[in-house]
Amino acid sequence: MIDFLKKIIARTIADKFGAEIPFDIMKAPAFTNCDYASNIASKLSEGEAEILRAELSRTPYFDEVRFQKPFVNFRVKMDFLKKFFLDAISDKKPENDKKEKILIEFISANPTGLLHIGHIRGGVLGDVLAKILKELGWNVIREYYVNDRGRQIKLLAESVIARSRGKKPPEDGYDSEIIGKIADEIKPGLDEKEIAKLAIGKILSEIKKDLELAKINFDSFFSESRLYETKKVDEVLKILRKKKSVFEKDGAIWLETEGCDEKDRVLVKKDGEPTYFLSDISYHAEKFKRADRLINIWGADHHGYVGRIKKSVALLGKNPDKLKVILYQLVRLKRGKEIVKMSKRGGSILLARDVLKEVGKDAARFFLLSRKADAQLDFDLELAKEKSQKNPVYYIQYVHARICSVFEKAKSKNIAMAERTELLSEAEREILKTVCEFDGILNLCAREFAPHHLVNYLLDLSKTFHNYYERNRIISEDKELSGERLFLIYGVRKIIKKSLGLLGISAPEKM
RNA sequence: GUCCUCAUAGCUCAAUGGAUAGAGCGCUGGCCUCCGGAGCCAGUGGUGCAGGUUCGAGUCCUGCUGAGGACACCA
Repeated sequence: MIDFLKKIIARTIADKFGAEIPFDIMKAPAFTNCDYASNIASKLSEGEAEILRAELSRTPYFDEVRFQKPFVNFRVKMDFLKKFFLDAISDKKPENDKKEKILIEFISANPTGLLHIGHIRGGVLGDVLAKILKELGWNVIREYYVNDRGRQIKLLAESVIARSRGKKPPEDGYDSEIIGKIADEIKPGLDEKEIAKLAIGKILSEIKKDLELAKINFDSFFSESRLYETKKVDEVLKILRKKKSVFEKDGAIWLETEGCDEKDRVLVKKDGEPTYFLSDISYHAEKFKRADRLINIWGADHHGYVGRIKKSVALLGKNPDKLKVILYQLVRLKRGKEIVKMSKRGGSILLARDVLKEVGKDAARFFLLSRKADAQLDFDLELAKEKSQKNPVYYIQYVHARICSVFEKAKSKNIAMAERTELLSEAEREILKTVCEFDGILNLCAREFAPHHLVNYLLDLSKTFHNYYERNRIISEDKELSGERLFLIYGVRKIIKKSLGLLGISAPEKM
């Protein structure tokens, strides 16, 4: 809708003034009694604005075009609104004509322990972002990068061995229930490498169970060791060594990071071992082979890596702007006012699976998605569990169930939906408009990589609907009006269901 | 110390640089002979501080204050 208005105005300006003037379209505030507004008039003289107004009035789209100081306000014709409404609720998908392929990598937690709620935040962000991008016609790959080699894997194996002998884990090692389980399972005679492999396999399969609980989907799991098996790391190192920002010092190979990081970073240690950093660079090179644009979703504690990984991507001849890193802030678990400790040393760790089992995936996903990524998130277990008006998840799902129930009723009374909007009132017009915004919201989420806009939109739509529903009977003696109202709420239900689907939250017909 | 993110109602949070800053919770008072009261309506109450850019700033820039995080030849 907004895009369409933009086109009309841009064309009119080009015709009348022979110029291109940048401008925006936004929703008009209620007091204007209009639907949309443009700030174009702030860039025109009053005379020009009047010419524009008169010209737009002659088009068949508006009931009214009004010039109000720095804005031009529009009230669109009902017919026109209906056309966009039908468009918004149609099942047609945009053509898959986007040439660029997007690889979105998220969670990528080390296979040294189970997931906690923070991982799930990154997980649902990535999962939903991927779904939204797909919905908009992008070709998307969802990938989990598995760090299955290096120091922490050695520590993992050592921890398992220590546990199996009833000893304490090594310093910086791992000690948890799952380590104990693995220790119980290992047969004597296995060497450290075999134990590591066994442990990784076991933990990864447990992580996949967590992902299933949260309904987070991946297209592939990419293992770090594959980068070594395929010599990708050697290849990348060879390219990097030719660059003047790569140098040797103290027996190690370094990347000079002037301007993008606080100090230079080691690529190959003096003992000849590549660092995780070199692995990461190689992994990005590998990803760029399979996709044109990369999205990484990292915890905010990784923000320091952004600069250096972008610099290395550039050194490999790729455009660093094609790599988008989304950082999400940490999650704090609460039970009412009490903060639940998540620290590994604290002992009582609440795992992701515990949270998911306690509150259910619908509530968990909803709360994790409801805040923008770069804000810290308080996750209240008590509130998420509450099956009452306090809990916004149910508020939205209730709209869906209510509408389903109205359609049941309509069916029993033999009242059919009519694809018309002629008898609808101002309040109903507002609902039509809100439904028409859906596409714009999806695009906003994609553009800003921020699914929380969709959550807010749903809350807004739900509020509008409940308000309307309490004041109006959908099904009445007037069959014509009932038919049109059914059409209206049919659209609302469609958008709610589609949105909840994108968020990975169920849309029950009965609650 | 250096760097990153955040700061909006009593609480948890919204607001592509736009007009009179929105929800929920809490609190006060109303609404079910009715298509689902897991709902609705009314009232209550807010942009941390100081400058700057702009026709217009919660939003952008600088400084300050406060909270969290990052600063390994770990990943």
